[in-house]
Amino acid sequence: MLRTHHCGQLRISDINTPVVLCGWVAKIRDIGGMVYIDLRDRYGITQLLLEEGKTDAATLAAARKLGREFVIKASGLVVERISKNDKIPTGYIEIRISEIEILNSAKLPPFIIEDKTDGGDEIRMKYRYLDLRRDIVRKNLELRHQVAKETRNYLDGQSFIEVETPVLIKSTPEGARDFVVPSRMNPGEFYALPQSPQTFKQLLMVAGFDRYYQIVKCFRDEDLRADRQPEFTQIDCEMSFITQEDILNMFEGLIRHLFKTVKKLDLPKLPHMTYADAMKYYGNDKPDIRFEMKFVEMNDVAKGKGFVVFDSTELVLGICAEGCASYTRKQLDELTEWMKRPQIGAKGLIYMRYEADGTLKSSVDKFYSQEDLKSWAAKFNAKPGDLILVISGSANDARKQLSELRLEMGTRLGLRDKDKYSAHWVVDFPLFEYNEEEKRFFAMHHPFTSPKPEDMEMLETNPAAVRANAYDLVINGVEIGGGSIRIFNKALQAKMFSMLGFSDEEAKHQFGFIMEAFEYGAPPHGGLAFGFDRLCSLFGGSDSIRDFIAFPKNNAGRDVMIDSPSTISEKQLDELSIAVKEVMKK
RNA sequence: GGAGUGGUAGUUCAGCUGGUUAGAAUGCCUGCCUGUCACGCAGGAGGUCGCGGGUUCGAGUCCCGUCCAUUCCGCCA
Repeated sequence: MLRTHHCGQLRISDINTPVVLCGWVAKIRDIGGMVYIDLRDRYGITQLLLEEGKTDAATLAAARKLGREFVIKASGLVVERISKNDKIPTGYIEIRISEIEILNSAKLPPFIIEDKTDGGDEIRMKYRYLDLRRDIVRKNLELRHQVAKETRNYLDGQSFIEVETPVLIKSTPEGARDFVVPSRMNPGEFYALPQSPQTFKQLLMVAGFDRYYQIVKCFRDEDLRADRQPEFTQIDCEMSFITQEDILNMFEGLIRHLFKTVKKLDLPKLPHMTYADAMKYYGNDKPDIRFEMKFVEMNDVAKGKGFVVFDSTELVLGICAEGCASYTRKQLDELTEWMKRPQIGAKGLIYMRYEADGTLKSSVDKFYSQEDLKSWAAKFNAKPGDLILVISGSANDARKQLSELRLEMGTRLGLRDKDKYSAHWVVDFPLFEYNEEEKRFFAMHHPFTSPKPEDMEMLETNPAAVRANAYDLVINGVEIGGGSIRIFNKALQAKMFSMLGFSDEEAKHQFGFIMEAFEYGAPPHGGLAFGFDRLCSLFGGSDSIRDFIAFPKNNAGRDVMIDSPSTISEKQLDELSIAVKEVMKK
């Protein structure tokens, strides 16, 4: 070992110990007769001291020539500081240096490697290995490590075993686009990278591994967001001989364990909300219930008064923003414009102020009497000082738009505190989702999800109404995970594929292996997967999962550090029997 | 595929209705400084205003195109 201690270790009790430290020069403060060096490693910062008259002149001269981020080995004696620093754990001591060895010099870094950096995202991503030297970035990865470790602790304690599943698998057209890998040995054929280990974990259930998990990379070739990366990590789990309640309890246990060990928080029992209620009251299948502000349907009080916008529409829907009657006309206009942005696409926004003096003022006073508006207020149990915001349109549009407004008002009113957590299950998702473009049903979750037994009879007659044994875990308006009780019967699985528009042949080509496995004694099973990156970012109080991934990709799917993806040589292409379209060649 | 925002010194940014030699902070370099820890003080270097075209007597500024970054919509079983 080159060093005797690390840079976060030494305390006042170590005084007079000879030590050797290694690390990076974070900063040099040369105040004339004395030179202070902040030496940094993963564990912290220790101050090195060199003093004219006391330190060997050659060593002092060498120290003055050090630059930022030089890698050095420093030998000396631990001494008590005369001026102490309460801000860092090593602030009561310093190392009186007798010798400095430069292990490596360093170019001046393009941004300052401190908590308060001057570097923007772009340059920090390009030099991510420098960014990772920063305390706050490194701490995010330490948090990630801790979440992974506690996940394994909990699941191991529940007799789960971690099994690795293959990364080179088979492309399936359902769901997200696959990343595809050409096979040299099988010209013209391709592997796909897994969007999830779904079929493999089900096969593990058939194999009798009744409690499986895996912290596993998954891949989806879709457009990215702050919370979506092309490769991401899931905590993937599956159990046999269980009911939906068993699954929810087991993994509620995991989440509570993680909150307890990582955040030191006791999470209350997670409420269950049906998908139907989530849509009805929040317009959203992953509602943020840190605050109420539930939707109220207003058709009965808003229609039939001559206001043609409301009269001619499917749904009039409102929320009540408590204490917002003081919003000025300007603020309301601004809010209306916000709703009209193309991302939301509302046609307009109607408001009603419940003034402090009890009068009701709306933007549609022409059509509604005080008496009418009172009936509005009554619907919301509104009090003087409240503001009611109303949207109308098709049921789908109105819910979606008002959901955005609800979140925005929640943010503006400070009701979405990052340190407050509200977790719940959303259950009873629909089995199918109708796609207008393709004029057919798609599986809302995935094609292995089982229908609710009591809805089974509607499978033929009214597929849209069939509910699934599917569930999502939502925390603070973020979908953290989801899963389902699976189909384990070949006939039903075949039926599902046919409902989804697969011919028998297509189903066999793509999923024949799992259908066959179901004929060899498949146990009842189900499971779920958590978005590990999202969980970490939630614990870390960030909206972006990139902060919690060591080497993330940008929003175009590029790694700007290694500059990938990149072209490959003609030779490689030849070996893979691949021709790149002429127009794409550079 | 669509919409918004941004691109000016190593870095983070300012730069008005187009008008001398494009600024600040920080970082860097030099000198001074024996208790600093956002050290201080004095001085200095540092710019293809993303790229291409256009309008104009004149473009960092206006217009068109393009590239890059970022956020959102679509998409993401």
